[in-house]
Amino acid sequence: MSMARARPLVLDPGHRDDPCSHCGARRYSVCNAIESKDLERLASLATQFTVEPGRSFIDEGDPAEHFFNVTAGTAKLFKLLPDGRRQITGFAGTGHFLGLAVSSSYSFSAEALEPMRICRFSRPKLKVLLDDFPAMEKRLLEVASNELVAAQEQMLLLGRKTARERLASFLIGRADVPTHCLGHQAGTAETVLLPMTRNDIADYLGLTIETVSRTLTKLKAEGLIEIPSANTVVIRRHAALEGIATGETEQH
Amino acid sequence: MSMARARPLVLDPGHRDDPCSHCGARRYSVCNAIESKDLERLASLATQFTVEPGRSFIDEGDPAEHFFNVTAGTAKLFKLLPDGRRQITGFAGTGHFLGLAVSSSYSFSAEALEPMRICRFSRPKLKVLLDDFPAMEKRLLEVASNELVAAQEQMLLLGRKTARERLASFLIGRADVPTHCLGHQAGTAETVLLPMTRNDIADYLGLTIETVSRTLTKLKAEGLIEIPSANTVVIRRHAALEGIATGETEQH
DNA sequence: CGTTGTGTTGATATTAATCAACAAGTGTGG
DNA sequence: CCACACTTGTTGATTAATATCAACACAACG
Repeated sequence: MSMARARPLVLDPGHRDDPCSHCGARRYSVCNAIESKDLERLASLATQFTVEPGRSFIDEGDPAEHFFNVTAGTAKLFKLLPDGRRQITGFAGTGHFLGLAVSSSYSFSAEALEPMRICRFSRPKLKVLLDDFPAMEKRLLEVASNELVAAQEQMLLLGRKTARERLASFLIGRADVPTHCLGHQAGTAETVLLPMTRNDIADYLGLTIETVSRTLTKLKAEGLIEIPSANTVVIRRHAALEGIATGETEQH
Repeated sequence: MSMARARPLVLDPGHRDDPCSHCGARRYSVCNAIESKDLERLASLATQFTVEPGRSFIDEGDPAEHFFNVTAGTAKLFKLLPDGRRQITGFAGTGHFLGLAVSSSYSFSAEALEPMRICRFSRPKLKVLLDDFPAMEKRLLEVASNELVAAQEQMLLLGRKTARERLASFLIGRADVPTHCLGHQAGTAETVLLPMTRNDIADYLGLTIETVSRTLTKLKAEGLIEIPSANTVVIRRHAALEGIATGETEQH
């Protein structure tokens, strides 16, 4: 049930022609089809800035004036209810695009989990950009399509999976993330580093922090995972955990 | 919290130059920017077919060979877990695009709720189409962006709203649908016709049929809605219902 | 050191699920 | 036309999963 993953796209005016040491992808390029001579132009339209952990750079309801591309670090994306209930709709790492929506105001908030570097375009400039680089538009459509698939998978999780299945899905999903593209360092595919708190995990999975904690403890007691530190999980029995995640395994 | 709604786009080879009597939108046109002379070409790439209620025309896991555009009727889109648990991720009405994803297989299933007319392109032909009509690609990006916003709103509902809030959100959302674009006839903005069963509503809202039934009964008892027939709901106090839907109103 | 934020664990409450019965509507065939 | 099965929806009684309330452990930090 793993989904196709988009190659990360990075707009990073500060690191032109500095290819990623892991996957060889050339930073600064939105799309392979864009000629390097055009990158100059691309950079001239963008502004880069940094965000400290805990700082938000998009606020739900604010006028949607910019379009963002994450260059480094990770952010949590969330929506709030008036009484403070929160749903984290996703985590945006390197290469992630934010603020595509047609609406005149942002429909979610974004807050940095780690120090971030972000590339920003004003909406009008994005429009110019897309008109000039149809290949970029093609790529954005691909990206949006993939995000839609992920969103539907998350709806299945939130609407129909048990707490146990949600945690298993979360860990499997995190383990599958190509770690060389994340802002933080992760070990093997079996070692999952969690830059977010239990509270964030709970709000992402539609649970409480207590249920997250208890469920992780139980998975550990069953020998499926290890928890060497609060923000590190080692997957011991990947297949078994995946079976739980996909609902193939009956509940205990 | 109502979102921007995309103008319906209809690819309907059988009804060229037959504008929608309500909103004036010209059928057969994917995008206003496409010249009518191009429509001929567009139609030549598409195949049209019908689907009876209860029949599925997309099956999760099957090779994703086609791209669809709903011309008439409504479908439910859903994902299944191995033990039969189901999550309906949305309902696709007239103008809706299906099967955009990059993946080689469909990530969801689609089944007709009402008699449907559907326009179909093979993937390679869609590619040709998008290369020839960049305006269509632009439109698809808009559509996908809007769907992503809707998906995030649904995540908030599934992860953090109470049964009462979910039903209120569902009814308000249905009432706001531009009924002149749906395949079925709806009365005023306050009269909501539900082409789906209680089971479908439950699977869409992450609840059981019993909870859906009980919650609707309670809303009726409180004078917020009327239920003249099982698939008709009249909204009596729209503002109050909306207050519940958005979480502004405290629970009873 | 105290303070604060984060995470764990236990006891209890609550929401919604499950199990169960029945009512109403629909279609079929005799 | 009616008996029948079958589907859909409602309502009630009980259970179960997760939330809530509460206490405490631990680490980071001034």
